[in-house]
Amino acid sequence: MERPAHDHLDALNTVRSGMPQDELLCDLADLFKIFGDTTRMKILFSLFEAELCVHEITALLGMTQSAISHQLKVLKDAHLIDNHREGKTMIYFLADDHVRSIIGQGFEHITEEEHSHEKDL
Amino acid sequence: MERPAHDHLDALNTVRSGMPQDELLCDLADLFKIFGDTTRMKILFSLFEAELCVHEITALLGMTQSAISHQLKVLKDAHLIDNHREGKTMIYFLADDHVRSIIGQGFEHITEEEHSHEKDL
DNA sequence: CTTTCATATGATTCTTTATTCATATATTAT
DNA sequence: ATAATATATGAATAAAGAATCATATGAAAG
Repeated sequence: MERPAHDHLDALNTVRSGMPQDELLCDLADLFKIFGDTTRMKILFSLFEAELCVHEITALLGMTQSAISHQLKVLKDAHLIDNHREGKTMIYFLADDHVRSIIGQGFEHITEEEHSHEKDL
Repeated sequence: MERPAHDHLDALNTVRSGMPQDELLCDLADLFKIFGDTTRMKILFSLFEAELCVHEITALLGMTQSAISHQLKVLKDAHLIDNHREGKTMIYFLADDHVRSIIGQGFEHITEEEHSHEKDL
């Protein structure tokens, strides 16, 4: 029995050496998971333009205040946004410019449709 | 009743103008959703290093062949990977270098812990 | 053409997660 | 202290998604 055209052992060793730790991969997936929701994506895009209070975001997205607050918490726990109080209202803002660049990269992938494939889900 | 320190109408108008279409936001979230899973993240990292067949990926990740095939389908439907047949085996490879840069950005956010916050989920 | 090897896929199960509802907390004004 | 406003949160519900199991397809060897 001859060696297959595609040498398994070689490939596997090459790959294993470049693979990050499990925990890091998990953290990375958890980070992207946060961008993987339309509501949160809208909130982030909103905060690209201005600092906003909960009521404003609620109005912008046309959702319940509770839903927004829950998602704001998710985003804050992930350190993607932060907030400060101003009287009775809570002002939320982007915590980090990584957010812009991460979303920017995704945006490029979506828009630069070199393949012109119409999202065939 | 005076204007609040935080002018709502102004902010809302600024934001609305910069907000992409709903469908685009949805596509963007859908893209990130795909990166938001440890198994898929591992598959992508594997393919960073080499083209691999299903059996190899299965061995690398220590999961069932079925689970891997299902996730490969998800990745392929999103045009993040592609494949070609080689005899009986299917070789998978990255479809696009955007994948590297998107993951790269996320990686930076995770590793550059300027905040030194230990993932307090 | 039957068997074997490699991969794909449909259906089901189990888990995760987004939203809602009701209620709690916090700040300011009366 | 009470009321009003702004936001947060716990519990429940519903929907999405990942892994499993059994089975199907597809290529090649005998």
